[in-house]
Amino acid sequence: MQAITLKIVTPKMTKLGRPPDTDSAETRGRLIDVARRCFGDHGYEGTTNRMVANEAGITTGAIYHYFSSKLDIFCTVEEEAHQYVYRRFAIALEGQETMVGKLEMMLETAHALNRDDPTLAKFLASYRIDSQRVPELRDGLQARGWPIRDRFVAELVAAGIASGEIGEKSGPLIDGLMKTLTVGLTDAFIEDLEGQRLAIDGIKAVLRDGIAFDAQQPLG
Amino acid sequence: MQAITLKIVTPKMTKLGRPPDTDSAETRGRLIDVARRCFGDHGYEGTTNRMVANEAGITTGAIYHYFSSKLDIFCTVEEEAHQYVYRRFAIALEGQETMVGKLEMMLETAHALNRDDPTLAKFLASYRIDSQRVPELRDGLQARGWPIRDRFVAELVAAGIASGEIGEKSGPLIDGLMKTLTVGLTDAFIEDLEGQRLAIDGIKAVLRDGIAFDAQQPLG
Amino acid sequence: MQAITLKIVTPKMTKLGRPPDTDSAETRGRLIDVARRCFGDHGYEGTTNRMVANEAGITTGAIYHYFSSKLDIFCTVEEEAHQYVYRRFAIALEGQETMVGKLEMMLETAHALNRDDPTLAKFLASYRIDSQRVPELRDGLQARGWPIRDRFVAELVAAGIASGEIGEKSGPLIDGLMKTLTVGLTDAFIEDLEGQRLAIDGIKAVLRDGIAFDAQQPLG
Amino acid sequence: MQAITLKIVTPKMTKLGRPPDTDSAETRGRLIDVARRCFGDHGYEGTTNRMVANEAGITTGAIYHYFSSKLDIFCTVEEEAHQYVYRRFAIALEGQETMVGKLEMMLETAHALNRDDPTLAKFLASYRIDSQRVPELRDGLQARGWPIRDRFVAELVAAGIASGEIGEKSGPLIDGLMKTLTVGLTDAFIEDLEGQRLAIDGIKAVLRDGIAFDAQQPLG
DNA sequence: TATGAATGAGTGTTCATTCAT
DNA sequence: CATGAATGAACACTCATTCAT
Repeated sequence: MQAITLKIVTPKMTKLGRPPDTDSAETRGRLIDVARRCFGDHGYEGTTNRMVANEAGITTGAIYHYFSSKLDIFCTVEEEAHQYVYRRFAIALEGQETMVGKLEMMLETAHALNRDDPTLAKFLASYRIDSQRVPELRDGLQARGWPIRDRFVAELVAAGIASGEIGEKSGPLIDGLMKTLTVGLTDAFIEDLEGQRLAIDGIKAVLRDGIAFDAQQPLG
Repeated sequence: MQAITLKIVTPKMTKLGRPPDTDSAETRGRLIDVARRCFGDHGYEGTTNRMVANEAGITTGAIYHYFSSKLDIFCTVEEEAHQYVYRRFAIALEGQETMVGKLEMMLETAHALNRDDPTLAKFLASYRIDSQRVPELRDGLQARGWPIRDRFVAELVAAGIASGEIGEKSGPLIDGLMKTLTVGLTDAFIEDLEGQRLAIDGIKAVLRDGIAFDAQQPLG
Repeated sequence: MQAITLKIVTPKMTKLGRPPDTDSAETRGRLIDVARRCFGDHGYEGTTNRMVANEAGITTGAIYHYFSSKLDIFCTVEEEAHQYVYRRFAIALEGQETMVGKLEMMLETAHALNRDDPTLAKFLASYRIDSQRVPELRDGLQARGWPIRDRFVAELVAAGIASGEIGEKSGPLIDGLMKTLTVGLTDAFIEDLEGQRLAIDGIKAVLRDGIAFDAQQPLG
Repeated sequence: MQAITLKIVTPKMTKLGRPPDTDSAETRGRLIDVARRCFGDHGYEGTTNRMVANEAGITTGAIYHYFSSKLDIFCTVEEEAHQYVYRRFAIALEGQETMVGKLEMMLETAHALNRDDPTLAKFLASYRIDSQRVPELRDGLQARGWPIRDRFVAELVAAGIASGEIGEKSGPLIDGLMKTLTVGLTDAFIEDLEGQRLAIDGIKAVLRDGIAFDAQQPLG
């Protein structure tokens, strides 16, 4: 997709030694930010080039200076979003050895991401839907397989088995549970940070002691 | 320089007027079924009248014999879907007194629904996204509130508190957990029945004994 | 989902075929009346078969039992309307010998027609526009030439010349004046019976004595 | 039985993107001119965007670069037309003090307008009908009242009473007469400049001396 | 006679994209 | 770099008309 975009390096003589396209980069960045929000709010099809252009303060034609197509914008946003999320998760899980530790860090990281930039979580939720729905995206993104968090989930389950926290046979069950939790936490609490906070606390408690963590009577 | 394309135009043999042995109710039902699948697969905006019409074996104009607009089709599908799901949940939870019992029935019912008609779950997932995304739907469906399952979740938490299965203060936490699970189970396993099966089993185990249900070593 | 939906075949109570005690001629007449009003109110293109059918209490399909096409309805309405108007004018002018007498009867007849059935005047105004505008009507009605009143105007002018009320050379001028008056009285006072009454009185006075019929000072 | 039609599809050689040497204002102006003629000839509903676009040498989509809707085109045309007519009438009546003077100038101005640009008169006649007929226009043009000429008619009658040319009580009668004449002259002589000329001469004569201005015998 | 299911051509409108400037 | 005039294919929807029942 990027293959065709030729970067013609016009030797700007005005600013010596400075990157010639500082403004350009800023515009491009703004475009990406706006696009992330739009895609998150209205989906791929519901987002129009004009919408993005207007909110970024340029015209639709100018978009094609930075991206080769609407699809290209989407892919770029997705690329950046997933890389950012990946780094955050990687850093967060770095020091954790136990499965439970990793897991809790994962949930907290998801929440922190959501707090830092809600548009990101909203985009990712949108992305999961649209990458299956929209033909263009199905074709254009198929390779990328499935998002980052799946990788972490797998890593996490492996750690649990290795450390004896869970039995070997339970791997697939825990894997399913993790998927449910991570996706559920994203999709069920879009723009509801407080709800997400409570949910995470509930999940943590249950994971430790089962649902009756607080029971006044023994579980039937 | 003038490329000339020859198009073989086979004159359509379909006749005007009422086709023989058509059953109005049957056609309408087919339309709804097709629409549910289309909306689930491609979303509201990604679904075109032509798509639905073609798959139902009629023309776009004929749609308007049964529905006043695309929005009307969507609302009808939604109405039927939610009513059906509601009944299924209501029946399933009828005999259950304990929170855990209700909860497990809920998960199993969700799974059973998914098995019986995968298009239904897919539509409902689509619905949740589109009813927030698409302006038409935001306006046209104003605040049917959030679907049925939320009601059941609330009922369930109340039962848990009443029976002492959970402490009173834990209500909101459990509520959050439930939302996470129900939404997660729907969204994370679209068209993955087997995965959902495993996830449910994992959830059940964890709910009873915590994540270390199967641990060979005590939880760190 | 549809798997469970039981199709209760409620025996259709709607009666196909000929309903008892319908009078074909009566229906046809109602159709024409409704059509006249619709065409008058909304014009040829703005009037839909469904509109006419609904207001006449039948379905669009049934229309084609009485008329071969929308154009046919219009032509029928036009035919009847013009014939009716023609008869009224003919009767009214019968006894009048002088041009002025004929003229005044013409104006009064126009007014009387308007009072008796406002839809008629409205249709005729509509007709003049649409018969020039709408391609179908241009082609389908061309032969009919231009309405009745023109004929009377010509007759009237001839009478005036014959009786010496006006000079021979003034024929074309009077002809133009008459056209202006008759058309103006129709188009300028659609649904304004009172206004038309005043206008006619004004016209009559002016025709007798010039515009200064009531002057307190001699005309400059 | 299977007739096969061969269609020679000559690939369109028109290019995308901005055509060379286009002048935005010029195109917009052309669009308005074309639209005025179309609306005048075929009415609001009978005029299609495609018609206007084709005659203006662009595509239907391009129309929306200049106008937000078909209604917007119509309103723009109407606005311009009425303003132009208003100015012409205002200038023409400027120096006239007597009612008769004003009146004659009015008739002559109407005629001059018709000669200068017949499409204008035709549009205005169309406008009067359509603004009452077409729901869109009824709503979209709400009560611009009735056009300019009514204002002038009122002004004229007032002048006549003030100057003693007519009696005070005759005001409403003259008002009605004027309406009849102005509307009649427009509607009865669309595309018949010569007829209109004669009619105006007839009207002028009658206004001075009554219909028998030329009589060889006294009026009965 | 009348119904109502269905067609097919057409309408206004939107939108990603192109390209001269 | 950016604008904005323009395209062309698509879309939801309407409507006169047809015809089995």
